[in-house]
Amino acid sequence: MSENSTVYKSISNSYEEASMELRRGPWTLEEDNLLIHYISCNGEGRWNSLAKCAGLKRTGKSCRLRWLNYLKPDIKRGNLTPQEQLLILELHSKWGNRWSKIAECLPGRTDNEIKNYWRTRVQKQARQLKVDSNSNKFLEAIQRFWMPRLLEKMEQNSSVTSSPSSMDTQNSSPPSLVTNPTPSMSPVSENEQPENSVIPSQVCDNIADEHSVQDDYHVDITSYDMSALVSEDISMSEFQVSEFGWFGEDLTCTSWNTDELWEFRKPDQELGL
DNA sequence: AACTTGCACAACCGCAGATAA
DNA sequence: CTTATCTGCGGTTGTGCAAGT
Repeated sequence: MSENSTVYKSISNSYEEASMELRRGPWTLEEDNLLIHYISCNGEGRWNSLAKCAGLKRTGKSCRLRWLNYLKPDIKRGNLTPQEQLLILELHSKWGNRWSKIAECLPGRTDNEIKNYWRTRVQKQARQLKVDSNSNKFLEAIQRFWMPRLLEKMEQNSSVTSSPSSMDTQNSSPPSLVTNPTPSMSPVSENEQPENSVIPSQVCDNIADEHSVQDDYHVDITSYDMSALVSEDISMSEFQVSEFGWFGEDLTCTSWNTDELWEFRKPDQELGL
């Protein structure tokens, strides 16, 4: 990428504005280094003065965004794992487009990344299904088709990561997603943790370790018969996420098992899925 | 090989709330 | 109390790349 072609000055017709010469567009390696070095010495915050003191011809906003979304050391790169996707789907159903709040529950993931994921992957599915991504119908499709597939992939991954060739040497046992939940270890704060969440806390624990797996985690639900959703004699009240979690039952107790999970796949199977 | 299209993601913009003066 | 500035959030846009034609 040519710097000259991508970094451009803001439109400026006056000498005064030209003298400010604020840079926009993609960050250069040099700018990144300046920002990293300055923050490592002085800490983050006070972004406007930081931008000036660091010698960056950027707005404070731009510096903050660059740091939080890209340069911060604990930022996780790579595909979202099924666990993370599952968590996003649930939390979005609960909190809506509160990306920063959702991001708090996914260590190392930024609100921007989650927002992008939602727009590019989730909304794409909704478009292809010709339903509104905020509709109950789409929510139900996620619950009944998408999430079981993600859980399936999680199970596959857990068997892969437990193999001798696994990179996961810290935890030699399979990520016990369903057998030994440890609620107290959930990264979600006590105050913020979704009530009756069906997402096992162990899943949350494993999220931080899963990003080494760069497999194809995309799940496509558009091949499923959406008409089944409207014809099914299943009340939406069964799926009131805010009340009973994803699978329509009271999961106040976070101790859940595989059988319970797949029990809710039966309607799909009856539909010939 | 050239062109088009769609996707993924980085970055920007506008707004609102918080804080300082 | 009022005003100005800063900060954070969510929505949107721009760009590079890959796949398809």
